[in-house]
Amino acid sequence: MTTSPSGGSLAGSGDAGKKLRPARTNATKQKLFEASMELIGERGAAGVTVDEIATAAGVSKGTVYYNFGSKSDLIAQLLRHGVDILLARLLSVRDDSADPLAAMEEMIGQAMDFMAEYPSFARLWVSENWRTPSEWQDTFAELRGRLLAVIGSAIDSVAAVYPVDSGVSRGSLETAIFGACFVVGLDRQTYNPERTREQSVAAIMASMRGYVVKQPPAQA
Amino acid sequence: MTTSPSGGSLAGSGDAGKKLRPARTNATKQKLFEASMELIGERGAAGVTVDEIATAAGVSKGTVYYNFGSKSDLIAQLLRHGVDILLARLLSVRDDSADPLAAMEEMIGQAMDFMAEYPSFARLWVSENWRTPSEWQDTFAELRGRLLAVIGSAIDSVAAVYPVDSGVSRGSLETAIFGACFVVGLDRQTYNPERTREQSVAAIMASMRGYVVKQPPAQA
DNA sequence: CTATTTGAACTGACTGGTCAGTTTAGTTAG
DNA sequence: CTAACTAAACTGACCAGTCAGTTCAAATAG
Repeated sequence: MTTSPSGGSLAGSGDAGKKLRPARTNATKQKLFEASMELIGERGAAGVTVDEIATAAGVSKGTVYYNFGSKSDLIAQLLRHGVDILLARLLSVRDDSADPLAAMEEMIGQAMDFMAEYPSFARLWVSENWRTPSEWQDTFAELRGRLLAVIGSAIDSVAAVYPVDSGVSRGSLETAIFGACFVVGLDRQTYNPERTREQSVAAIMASMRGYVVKQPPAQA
Repeated sequence: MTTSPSGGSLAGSGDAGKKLRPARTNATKQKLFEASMELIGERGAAGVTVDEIATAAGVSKGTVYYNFGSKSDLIAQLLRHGVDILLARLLSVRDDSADPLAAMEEMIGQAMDFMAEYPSFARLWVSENWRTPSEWQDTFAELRGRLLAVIGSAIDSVAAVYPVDSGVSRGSLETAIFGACFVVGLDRQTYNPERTREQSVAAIMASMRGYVVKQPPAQA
């Protein structure tokens, strides 16, 4: 029985100076994350073998099981890792001043950048997110909640400043925007590479602009 | 050597009177469609075995290979079958008179109903749609095009009557709405069953209402 | 009306191969 | 010394696709 670390993601949080303890860098985990993100994004979690992942990461199969307890764990940690990155980007948008609509637009832009940079993560997410009895059900529920909370609070900021359409529930709007980010980002990657970042952001922002009220829509 | 049919979907097109020729009904194919839609929607194409599909359909494994040439073919035909149903519903919305925005809203409502009725198809779609070298790449491209065309023409109808935001490209908007339909529908099924059809439609329609212009968006 | 034939539809055991996960003995580097 | 990692062999399960054989309803023959 190998004494594996198998723990959380590659935090390396409070280990500044010492240089030795945290077992070198987490370069191996990082490489495994990158390799599996790529492969799993392309062919799905079930379509990729542990051997392939190990080879792609330039590492032996045993190392995968040393660093992660199982294929399933690897994927769960991969999901957390990706969401951590996305969350960091979304939270980098400082709401403090200015127009909350502009903040929203910047957040969507950050999301589009993320999708462009980590399309494989986006594919993994949409591939596995809605499976009903899934090994990662709880992981997804938690991560989804964390992401939606950020979007939700951005929507709240808008609703606090602008008059909004009360017929649109915040929850549904969150979901629609969140989902649109993934789908528009992926579609751009797969089917419409000529589409610009701005076009994509504008299309998603349309729902925010429709959320803030104008005069009642002109009874045709 | 069995002379297998393996052909297109369960058409039975022009064989009205004669009663005998078209080899009974296509009951078997239909049952296989239903069973595989369910299973594949839950666990993904790679996660389901042909044996399972056969058993769930109350049929032997050989029958699957008799009716379809391979697991891959089965899934390709399954995709076509589902899209045919969805397309039929979208096209059932008659555009002829009235407000194109109302037509749009009804189309989105139809899409939500479809997602509620065939959540497994929706899961299959989002699971496999954006995989890069996929066996069904061409199938997806074709079907996606057909669906987007319908949505696109509905958007055009709106743009023909209302003044719209020219900063939003039709293509991106199509994609955003199309994607939002799937994602909102699936999310409702998986995470928010309490959400009503109307809430979901309203959230998606927000993007259309943001697409038609009001006074230029209030330079904050 | 009965007997025989045909062939499409279907069956399920079997094959060849794959894969997750384990184990072990050894290597490297801090 | 020890944590991290390697390389390779192995197990036990699982699975896509095949194929020789069965069933039965309709067509044909007598």
